[in-house]
Amino acid sequence: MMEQYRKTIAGAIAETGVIDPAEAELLLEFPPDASMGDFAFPCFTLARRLKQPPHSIAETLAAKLDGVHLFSKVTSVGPYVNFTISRPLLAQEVLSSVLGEEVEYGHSDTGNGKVVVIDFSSPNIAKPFSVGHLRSTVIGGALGRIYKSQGYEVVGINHLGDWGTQFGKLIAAFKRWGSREQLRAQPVSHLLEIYVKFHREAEKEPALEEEGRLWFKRLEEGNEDARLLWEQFRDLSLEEFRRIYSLLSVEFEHFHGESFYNDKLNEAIKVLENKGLIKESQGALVVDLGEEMPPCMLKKQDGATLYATREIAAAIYRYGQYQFEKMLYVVGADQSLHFKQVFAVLELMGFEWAEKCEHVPFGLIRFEDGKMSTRQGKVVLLEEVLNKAIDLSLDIIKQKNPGLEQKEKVARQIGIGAVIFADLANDRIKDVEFEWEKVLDFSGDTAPYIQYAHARICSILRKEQPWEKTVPGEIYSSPEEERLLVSLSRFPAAVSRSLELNKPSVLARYLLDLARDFNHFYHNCPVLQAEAGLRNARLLLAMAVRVVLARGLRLLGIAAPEEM
RNA sequence: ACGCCUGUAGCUCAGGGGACAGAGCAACGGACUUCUAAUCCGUGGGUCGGGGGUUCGAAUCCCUCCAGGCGUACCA
Repeated sequence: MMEQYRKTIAGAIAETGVIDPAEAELLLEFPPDASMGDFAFPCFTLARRLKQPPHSIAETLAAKLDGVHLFSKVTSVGPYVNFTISRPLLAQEVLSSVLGEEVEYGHSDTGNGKVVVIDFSSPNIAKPFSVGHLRSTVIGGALGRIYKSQGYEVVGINHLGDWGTQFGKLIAAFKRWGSREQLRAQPVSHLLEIYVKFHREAEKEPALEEEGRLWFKRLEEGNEDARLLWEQFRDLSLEEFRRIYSLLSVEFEHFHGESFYNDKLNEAIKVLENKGLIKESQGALVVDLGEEMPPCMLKKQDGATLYATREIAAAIYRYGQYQFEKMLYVVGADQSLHFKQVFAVLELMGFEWAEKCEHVPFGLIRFEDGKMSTRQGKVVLLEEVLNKAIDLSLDIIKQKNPGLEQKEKVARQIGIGAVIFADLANDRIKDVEFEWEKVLDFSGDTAPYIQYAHARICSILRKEQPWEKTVPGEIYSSPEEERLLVSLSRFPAAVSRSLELNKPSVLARYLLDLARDFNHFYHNCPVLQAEAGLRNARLLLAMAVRVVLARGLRLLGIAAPEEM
């Protein structure tokens, strides 16, 4: 919708003859202060080309464009031309697109049904689901919903870490110290316990490492003893993971872990051999990747495969299945080199689709005293974080809204929402330090802030129904109302930019701004107390905000309770 | 040693080459007989890590240095 305004401005400016509409549109920006207008055009580029001072160009343009019916005001301020969209028009368009029923506001069909594969979450079997895995899970989940909203077909794949040397170690550890009863009672924590013990003991007794590698070798060769243990570890872990995914309302199209590709590895290696890309180095099989990168290892000296081998086979399999337009790997930034190598190998193999693969990296979650480490048992369990957040929400509800029904359900929505949002709101590339106080702070820039604004709107709407649905364009006059209309109009852009950058944080920030705008409105513009016409207009505006907040939160995987 | 990422208010962070750099937390002072105070209003707080450069214009782009993080073939 805002496109129309941009195009009009760009077209008019292009009439100067020294700039084409597309370039003019690119130069368009937002004024620093809303009171200055909704769009701004800086005249520096034109000044250079026309060899005239920018302020006089701005004056000329403003004079020429003032009067175009779309705008209520076109003014020049120094070197800028500022455009203010006609308020009645803006109100009409924004409210009817948000509240209209033909197209969901913020959705589009630009994806045109093309497939986007998203590889995300991917926790390791037999290890606890820590807050570290939360990032991949919520970022991947949010991106999936955002892509779907833009008309893509999304295939979410949970590339479970269910294969590799670590399982040899785990089997070795279980053989030595494992207990069947404890495994049944507390599967993941028992496995973690012996895994930690293994690494502690291995420092004193290096032969243990060798034993672990041997067990993985046996596992890959189909040793039944190893296989049975592994299956048990896997099944018990999945049970725990599914519980967490349901709390987070994250869904996957496939749970194809690394082991899924076992029978596809040899074929991939054969293709590489046929192309003469594999060479032997110190008893291992590697693909040479030139000067910039270390070689990519496919088989160890003992013939066992590696992470990268399975990754390559997986990519080939997935392209065969989906002919994806794009494949995103939502995996920590510490694996950047790994993906560079994998993509480079795919390219060497001659797959033109290698360029459709993209690593979507994110920073680590760390403690004050350093990185999390499963091996050292230094982890915070996600379930513990979620439960604490839920408990705290419940306490706050009991204190602030004792009459609320379904307290537990709402507490879950708020607590979990807060945890998800805390992880989504900042640029994913940054490392985050895990601090309990921050995770459990529900004021300020948090999900509860947005949810609260939403609940307040619902509360108003509950008290006044029905009202006139006609959009009363003329009636909005306060800066708070104007601000809200403009903010609402920017929702589709926030969603598409989130997609473009693969950054849910863009949408998260937008929602904070919108909620803030609403709170300003709430405190300055009485709705139910206003005279009839204005009351209807404000109800309609509030309803539109409610729709956008709920829809935006939904895209992030966060619930929008009607009361809290 | 090399490569990638990060450095903005006391703390956590926003800032699509543009107009006086913005929020939240914390601190202090205000606003609940009025649509839910998980809110709002106000105050203080900045050599945008340092130094060069490109540009009419740089927190933003380039170079360099400093600090921190991560990575650098038989883990994932």
